[in-house]
Amino acid sequence: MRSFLNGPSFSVPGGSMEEDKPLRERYSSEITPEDFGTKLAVAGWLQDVRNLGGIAFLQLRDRGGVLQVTAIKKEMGPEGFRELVELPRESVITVTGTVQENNQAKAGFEVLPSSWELLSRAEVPLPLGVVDKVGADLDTRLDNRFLDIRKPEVAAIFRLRSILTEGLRRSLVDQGFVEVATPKIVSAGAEGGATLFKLDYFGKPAYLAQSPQLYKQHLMATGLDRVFEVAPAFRAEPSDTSRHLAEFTSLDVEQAYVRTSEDVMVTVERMTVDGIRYMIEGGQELLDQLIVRLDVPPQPFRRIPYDECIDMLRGDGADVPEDAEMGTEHEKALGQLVHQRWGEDFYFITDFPTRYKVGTFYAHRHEDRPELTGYFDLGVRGLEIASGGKREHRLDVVTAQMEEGGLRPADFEFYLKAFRYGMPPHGGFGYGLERLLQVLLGLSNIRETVLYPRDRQRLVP
RNA sequence: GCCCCGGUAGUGUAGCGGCCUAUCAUCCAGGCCUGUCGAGCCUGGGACCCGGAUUCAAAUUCCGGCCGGGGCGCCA
Repeated sequence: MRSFLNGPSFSVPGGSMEEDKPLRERYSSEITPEDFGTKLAVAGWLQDVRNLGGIAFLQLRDRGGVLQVTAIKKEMGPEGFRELVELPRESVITVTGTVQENNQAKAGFEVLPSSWELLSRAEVPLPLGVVDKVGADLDTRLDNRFLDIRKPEVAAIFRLRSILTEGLRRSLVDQGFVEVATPKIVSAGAEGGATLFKLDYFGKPAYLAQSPQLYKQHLMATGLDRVFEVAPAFRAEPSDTSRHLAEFTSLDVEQAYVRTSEDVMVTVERMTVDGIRYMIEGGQELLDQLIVRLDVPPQPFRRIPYDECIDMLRGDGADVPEDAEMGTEHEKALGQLVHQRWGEDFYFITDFPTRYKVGTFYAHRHEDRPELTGYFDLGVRGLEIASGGKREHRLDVVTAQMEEGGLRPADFEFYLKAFRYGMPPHGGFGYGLERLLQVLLGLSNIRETVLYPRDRQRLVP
């Protein structure tokens, strides 16, 4: 099969006689025995040179892997040989040469160069070695992210992220959801202003959206009925942990005509399972590369009411105070308990007590037990991935709950207006894409899942 | 915002009052080698975050700042 990259080559202004030659005719991974004996152009980063004197082995890395270019001094002449093997590591070159079968080369073949061209010389020393035999701190890696991502095992994370996102998206589309885009520059936050980034909007105060909450509910009054969005959310929380970001990707879903939160959980469950299955099927090699073994989680996910979670923890000897919400330590312990008891990693914590959801004015409370909401969290091995539930669609009740939470309904007029002229019962959830990827790949820091993470200190790159 | 720990060559580290002209690896430079693939061997190069204080003496102790790591709170 020919590479999709085969096509007219670009001519470089002021280029040489070779300007009509393609820079690359094959990725390293595309070369097959059919190519043996033919002359081809390959290109990439020169990741290492093993110069033995009369012969030198050059490791050329491209997106598909690494191939070996074998330079022989007697055939190239001492000057040409010297020029090629003394190039700094990570320089970009194109090499045209004969592909030759050779079992002594790792890939089973090598390229004997007949001509080559330096496309970009790398400076020395590298601020971060790509194939060095020593590690580097995450901070150093992030400062030099473009080099970091040259490492196949780092690139694998972002390829898997792409596949996972596509899988989640496909599942939602299959379930009849419409992808939407809501504004990220907003006049009010979903739950007060403490965690909002403030900015100047043509002289008016505005904020970066911490959540599309108000807008996706707004859309429930439009007849689109089922919407979702994959977009950045901004939180000015001064959080310094391995699972928080100031800018993260929120997968938000909202659906109309739900009876209970159970209807929403079904959507979460299906989307999660579909997304993971898609990633496993499409990304098996990448997962192997990261030494990650993943199975599609069994359905249904266990539903455990909040109060039962507390009982489980106490039964296990944990000290959970009567009037305090579960902390991180308890969430982690719960994840372990669920795993020990049932061998399951995905579970819903359901029916959150109303007293912990006072700020969540849009949460629907059980008619018969107003001290409980229908709200749930999706927990995965102790990490909170998503939360949501049935919303309150009655104007008078939403307004009352808003006031109860210390918010002024007048500040949310655009939102409340949509409740006045026919608002169906609805529900939805917010889902942390990076959190899911983090727990699936077993990454110790959420920053690993973001190309250019934003946290309390980091604004560059 | 709170608590704990840290900042030593490009990278990752050892050293934690005088044995420091600062360890090791990687890296870089030069040399040898026609089958390397964690290449090998020889020679050389490169660093104590910033400011102040204590002391005969500070990489090492103290104070302040900046930066980083972990945890908590909060959350996705």
